[in-house]
Amino acid sequence: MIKIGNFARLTQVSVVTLRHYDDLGLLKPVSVDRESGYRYYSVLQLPRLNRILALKDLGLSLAQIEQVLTEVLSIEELRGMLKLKHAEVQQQLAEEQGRLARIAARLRQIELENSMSDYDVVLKTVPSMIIVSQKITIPTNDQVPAYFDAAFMAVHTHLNAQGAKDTGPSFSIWHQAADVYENEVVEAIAPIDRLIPETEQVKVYELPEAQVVSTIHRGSYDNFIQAHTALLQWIEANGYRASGTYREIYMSPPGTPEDELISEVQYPLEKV
Amino acid sequence: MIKIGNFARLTQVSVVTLRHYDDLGLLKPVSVDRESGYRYYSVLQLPRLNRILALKDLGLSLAQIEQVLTEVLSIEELRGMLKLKHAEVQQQLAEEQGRLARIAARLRQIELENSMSDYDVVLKTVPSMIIVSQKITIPTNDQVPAYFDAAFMAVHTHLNAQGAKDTGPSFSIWHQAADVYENEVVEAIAPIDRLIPETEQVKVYELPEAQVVSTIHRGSYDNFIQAHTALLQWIEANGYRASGTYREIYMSPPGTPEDELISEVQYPLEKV
DNA sequence: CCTTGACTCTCACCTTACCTGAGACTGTAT
DNA sequence: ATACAGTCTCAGGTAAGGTGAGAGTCAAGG
Repeated sequence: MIKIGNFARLTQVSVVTLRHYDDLGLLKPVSVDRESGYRYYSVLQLPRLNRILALKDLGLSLAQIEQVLTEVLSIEELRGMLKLKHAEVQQQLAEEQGRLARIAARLRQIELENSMSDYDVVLKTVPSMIIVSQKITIPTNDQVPAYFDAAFMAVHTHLNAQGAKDTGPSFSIWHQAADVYENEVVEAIAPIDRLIPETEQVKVYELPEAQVVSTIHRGSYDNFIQAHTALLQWIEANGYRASGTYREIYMSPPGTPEDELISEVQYPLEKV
Repeated sequence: MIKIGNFARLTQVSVVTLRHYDDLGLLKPVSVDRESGYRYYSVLQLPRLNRILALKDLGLSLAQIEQVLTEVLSIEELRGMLKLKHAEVQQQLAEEQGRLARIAARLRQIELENSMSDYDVVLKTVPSMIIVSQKITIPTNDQVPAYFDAAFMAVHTHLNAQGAKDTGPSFSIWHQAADVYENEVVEAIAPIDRLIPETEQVKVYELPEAQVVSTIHRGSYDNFIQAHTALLQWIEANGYRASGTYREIYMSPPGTPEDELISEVQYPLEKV
């Protein structure tokens, strides 16, 4: 009979952990003194403890280990669990590698600029949504405001006429790279709560869920270039490829002063 | 002013998380209704939230992020933190890779034997210890018991004569591979609590800490081969190399029946 | 036999970054 | 007026233990 402290030294497992396993019923001491409550272990329990440690190392939870040890689990089920774990760890590995790259990129950026960038790039998934969209072609850059006003007007008119409600801020999808300034093809879009009929001019469809990188731009639309640069750099640095299209989301309510405008820029991701 | 639910939809962050950040002071709503307690957010907070998410993605804790955001932290300190994180993630990556290999090995083993092995192999670190040791050379395998008895007797006699106490089970270090059966060089060892003088026959020294793989053997010493096989297979499967020496630790008290004997076999690890 | 010091016990609270549910209000649309 | 969706606070849970308090226990030396 071995007291808990000695058993702990023998096995390199902490006393607290042994007590924890006792509480969970994973490894009960062979005897407990009725009076003092002292736990007494036996070397015969070493194989069981070793199995616990081995399974824990493979990433199983203590609850799962208990299943295995009490043989509630067939060998088939164990195999399934391990296969699942294998996939899980593999996925986690990939994630960690991505994180490593992002940390390295951020570090390089700090070294270069010696400050934190104004643009924080975030990877996220935007859900699918039903939208009202008008696609337009804008001949030259200085005509953007005029064309935009008209397009969004048309979109909102249609949406109101059909009695739909918008479910978020309006946005646009640009179908060419950010450094193209002539004959730009753009959709002016409002997300809505349900499918409504469409017209020749104004289309209604469901935009699928998408993985995007996103950053927030503050201020007038003139300086969007910086946000785009930040996103494109991130995409490059993290081993993705920039697709030709992107979204701009107009967060601020109408009437906001120019220097307080908030917009979000999103690039859909393509793995390389 | 945006209510928490809409702000959540806007940012793809859960309501609960936003409340959590409020509690921590990471992202306070711009206003809170005195009466109802409703939180109201503004799009102007989007850059801050995005920064929070970006830093979180790099693996910083919320407490660290708060430091960065309140500018308690210089750019230098941030750089240091990120470098630390980088190393940390790199290490974790290596660990996960090891785990992946171990899961795969275990899976292969289950496929082959269609059952769980009796031997669970565990990676651990054994602490340094002061030992009394007698090194002997045993001519042939059948002389092991006789030589062992004599050597352990000598070791314990010395230890008692010097008034030291043992701090754990006796063990042996074998200085050749397990399949060598002639002229085996072995140390018979007892760990003790302090340095004592040594003699010509019986040496006293400190055994350094060591990384080992270990498994538990139950039953007579005759079948040790299985434990050795399990360990050597593990070592092979996980990309290490077997060094020539190993330890055998005799856990059972003297007088234990043969089939209840518990011993541990440890191989020190060498990375390849 | 007593004392000392090392062990051990239980109980409760802490860690991280949230999630879940209960019960009570609030806001908005019909 | 009423329904219903949204929001509030508060309590408790997660995984695998760690930490500390206060009390009881064991073994050895004097």
